[in-house]
Amino acid sequence: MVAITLPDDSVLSYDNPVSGAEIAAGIGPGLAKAALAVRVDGRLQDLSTPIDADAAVSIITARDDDALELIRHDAAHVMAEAVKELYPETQVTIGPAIENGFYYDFSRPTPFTPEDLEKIEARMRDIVGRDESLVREVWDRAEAIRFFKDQGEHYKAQIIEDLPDGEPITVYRQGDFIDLCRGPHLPSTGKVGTAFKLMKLAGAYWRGDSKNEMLQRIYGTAWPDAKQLKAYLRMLEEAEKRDHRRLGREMELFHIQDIAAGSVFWHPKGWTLYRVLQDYIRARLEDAGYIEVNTPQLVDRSLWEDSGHWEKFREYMFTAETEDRVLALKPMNCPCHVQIYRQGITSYRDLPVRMAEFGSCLRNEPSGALHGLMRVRAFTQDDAHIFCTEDQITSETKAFCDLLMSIYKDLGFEEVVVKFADRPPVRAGADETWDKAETALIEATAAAGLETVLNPGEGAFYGPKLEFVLRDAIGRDWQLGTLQVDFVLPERLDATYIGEDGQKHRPVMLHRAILGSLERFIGVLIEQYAGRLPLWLAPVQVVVATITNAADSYAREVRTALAEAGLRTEIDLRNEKINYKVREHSLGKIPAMLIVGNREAEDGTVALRRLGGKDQEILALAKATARLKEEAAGPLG
RNA sequence: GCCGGAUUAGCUCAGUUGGCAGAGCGACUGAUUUGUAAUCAGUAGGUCGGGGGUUCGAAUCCCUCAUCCGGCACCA
Repeated sequence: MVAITLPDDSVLSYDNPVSGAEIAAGIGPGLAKAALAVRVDGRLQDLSTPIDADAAVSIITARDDDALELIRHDAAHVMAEAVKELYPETQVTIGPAIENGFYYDFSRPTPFTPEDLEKIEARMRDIVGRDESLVREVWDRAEAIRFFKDQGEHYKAQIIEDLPDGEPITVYRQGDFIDLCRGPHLPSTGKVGTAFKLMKLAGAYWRGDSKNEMLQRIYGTAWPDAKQLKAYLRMLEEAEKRDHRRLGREMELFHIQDIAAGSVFWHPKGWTLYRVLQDYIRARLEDAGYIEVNTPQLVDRSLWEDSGHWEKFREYMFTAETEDRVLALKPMNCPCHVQIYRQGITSYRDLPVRMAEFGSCLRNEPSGALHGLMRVRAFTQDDAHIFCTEDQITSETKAFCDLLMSIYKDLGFEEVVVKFADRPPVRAGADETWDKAETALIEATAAAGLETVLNPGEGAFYGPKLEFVLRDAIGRDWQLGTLQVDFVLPERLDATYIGEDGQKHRPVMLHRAILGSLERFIGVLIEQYAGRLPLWLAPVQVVVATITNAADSYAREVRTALAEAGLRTEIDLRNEKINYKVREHSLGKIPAMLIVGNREAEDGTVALRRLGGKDQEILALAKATARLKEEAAGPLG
């Protein structure tokens, strides 16, 4: 007797083990046709797998979120089958569902070409049309290894060899294609549907390790229906328009060129944005009890040897030589901050010391990592190091989280992912120290009301860290803020304080940044706003534009009034139609335009037009100026 | 760094089999004095990413380097 409880709490009883397909058929022919998989006591499984014990069962159809992952995973398998049919010499490796789609990694001596992708996609459509059944089989481990080796599928054989003992070896048959897979899968290839598209070719290391062979990865996207596929493709097109590299050019903010790969040429408008942001952060830090310092960029290698960076990051440091010394361009500020801390003697009464610097750092990033403003070789961190006692870690961390979230909110970011990266396999310091540091971080984030996602084993070698992650226009995540607990550097560079007991003690260092790098943050900021920065951040806040040259002198008066109110302005007196000027400044993402013609000049008014707005508003000059000034004040008032 | 693709005017891009290097936008000049997302006309603008090779002849074919794009790896 098997009792199956359905989501509506009704119970069906069967004399023998029953499959999901049979349950669906029992409920109705419509459901039998729509069924894709079943969830049994919370676990997703194939329709065909018999259920031999009492269970809560729900039938998954295309409408369920679970279906999407199945469709994508199956699309990956269909792609593998297509590749094997077209290029039998190819070895298949792994092919999971991912956000928005799927990929499959292949090993093949000759590279795939974009034309191959078209052929593969066409063959995938054939396979979907064939509607091959996906049949699950449990195999004997040794037999499975032998089978895949005979097939020349050495990667698959290796995967099986590395599976833990006792793990059942399941394979899925679809047509003549047999793939090792944990499942579950859809009942047949036809259920994948036709709303998929192969997107791009990429290299990817076997098992994610750069010491291994590089495989060829094909990425695809798949959706339940054509409408959703189309919407996704349209979203990608829109995202492209928000790309900070494109907007940076269109808005005349910055450029990057070959002669200085990985460094930014900031143009006047971009540099204005940079300074506004920096001034804002400076004010917030001052308010939060930080002191600001500035430290050398060229520092003798001995300091980096003492700090441990020379050993670990030597190849990513730029060096310079003078006479008989080797200097490094600083890749980070912390060792220098310790030098300032060490001047004189610090009492426990002085702690915490919150030492901030807009530190210009240089790192020789691998060429393939460079990406617009997001990943550069020369950047400025809004860095600070908090020297404190162990007891102060929790309160300092909480205060930092509060400050960071408040700043992100001011800058327009409400959705922040906070990752907690705990101890890595190779690390410095005793386990008890790590226990203490990790606990302190978790308690502090909870106290700050933040939820964290565990990022296992990804902490720095000297301590656990919090990573504050924002997402760019195309859905890529970028780590911006960070907080890292460090027990090691104070030891290595001999930082001390005198405790209540009159004895020397080691302070703890909290490495922390909010924006991360000014460069990267501005990149994310541009994409977040699609270039339409709020008034207080916009490099040019108002453009005064004339309708005819007869209004020129009045326009100059208007501009002067705005400038006296502290607004960043430009004036457009060109002999062009107002349509032309409006279009051009709109494309330049200028938040406000004051348009003046003969009427305004006579009345002492201005026509205020907001970026993207359809209407204009006629206001007395003084009123318009006062209003814009108020709006431009920003979060600091 | 690795895999794949790309590099032609300031920008976006076309350029057939190896046979005179093109368009649109922008810039400049002139006309126009204009009422809320492109006024008209004209002019200028090129080491076809750099270097090497094959060829009577190379933007086009080969080699090499650089940079960029998409991933992967890395990210103190």
